[in-house]
Amino acid sequence: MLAASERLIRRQGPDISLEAIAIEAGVTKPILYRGVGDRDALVNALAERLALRMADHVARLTAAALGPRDALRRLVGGYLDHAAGDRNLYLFVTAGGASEDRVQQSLRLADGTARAFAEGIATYRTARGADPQVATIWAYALVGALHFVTLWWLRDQAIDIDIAIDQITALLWSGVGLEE
Amino acid sequence: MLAASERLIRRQGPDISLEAIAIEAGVTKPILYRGVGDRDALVNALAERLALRMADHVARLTAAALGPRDALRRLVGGYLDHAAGDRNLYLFVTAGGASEDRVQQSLRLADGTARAFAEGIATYRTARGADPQVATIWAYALVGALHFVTLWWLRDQAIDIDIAIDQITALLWSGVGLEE
DNA sequence: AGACAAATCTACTCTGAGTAATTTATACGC
DNA sequence: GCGTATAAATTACTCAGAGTAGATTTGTCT
Repeated sequence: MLAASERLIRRQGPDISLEAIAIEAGVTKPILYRGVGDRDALVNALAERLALRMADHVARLTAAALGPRDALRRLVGGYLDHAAGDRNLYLFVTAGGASEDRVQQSLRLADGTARAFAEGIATYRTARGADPQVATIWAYALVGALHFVTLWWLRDQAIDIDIAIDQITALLWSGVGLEE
Repeated sequence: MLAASERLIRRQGPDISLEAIAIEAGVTKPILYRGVGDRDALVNALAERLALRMADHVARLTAAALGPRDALRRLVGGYLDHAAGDRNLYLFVTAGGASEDRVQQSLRLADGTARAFAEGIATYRTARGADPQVATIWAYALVGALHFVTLWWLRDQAIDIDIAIDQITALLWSGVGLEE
């Protein structure tokens, strides 16, 4: 069922009814509801799957990195790539309108990806004698930055994606500060 | 009407029907529709107002800053403060479920705030002989980071807000990099 | 085969967005 | 002052989609 949902969302876009998904899955609505729960539960389940795939994708890329800055660049590129490449599903899980809790709604995908990123940050900082306490909040900030840049790029495509990746990497690596 | 919308959203939370808003405004639904357009238009209008207020709030704070890093810290604090202080409205405009376009939906508030931030970044960089081209994309990244941290903090309240502000400021100012 | 249990499907309710059709108020000519 | 045309607002509707209750089928055990 989740696979069918993904298939249909990829094909038809993120505005999709549960009825349509049920049909695509070859079942009827009550079966779908019994299987995955309500709409929120579906979005959560798909968010979790997508987060896993993205984390995996990014992990594979960073494994071959030449150093931490290169790893960050690969992370940024991998995130943008994957999100843009699976645009409809990405929008479904990040902007999936539901009720539950508006906050939770926005953080569904972020929770998954941030957890993975936080680990990387903590490891990196611990290895260099820096305080790893900031890992979690930094991971959310990181994901937020990537998410908004992704949306902005998806909408405007104002600049070449490789340039965007370089610029965001520069920001995240060195910050906005030019002094001190 | 917009003022009535804000009043009701603040009181009742972000899950609100246009009918309820119309009643609060003392008019009937068609009048509301004629006045502000459909739901998307309402969210857009409120997003614009909120973006202005937030930009104003932040500008007022940064005007008294002791230097660029302090300005950044005031920006971060001002954003978190204002968003948390107007939580329901903030959630309404940032996670306001509608159709139009899922991307646009998520960037409504961001467009307003990012514009203001981009100006500040461009000015700062130009004054120091750095390329201001990155201003726009950095502004979106900045807003994204602030947004997600805000949501995360609103949900978990895992740490003291002043510590969160310090940690985010540190990230945005100096980046995650510890070498080079 | 017959009766009961479990799974499934059809058909429903309910809520809220958006709009059409009806009513009420206002302005103008006489 | 009265009748008519026009503008405005109100009521009452359609439509879509979420979620579910009740009818129906399918299977199983004796």
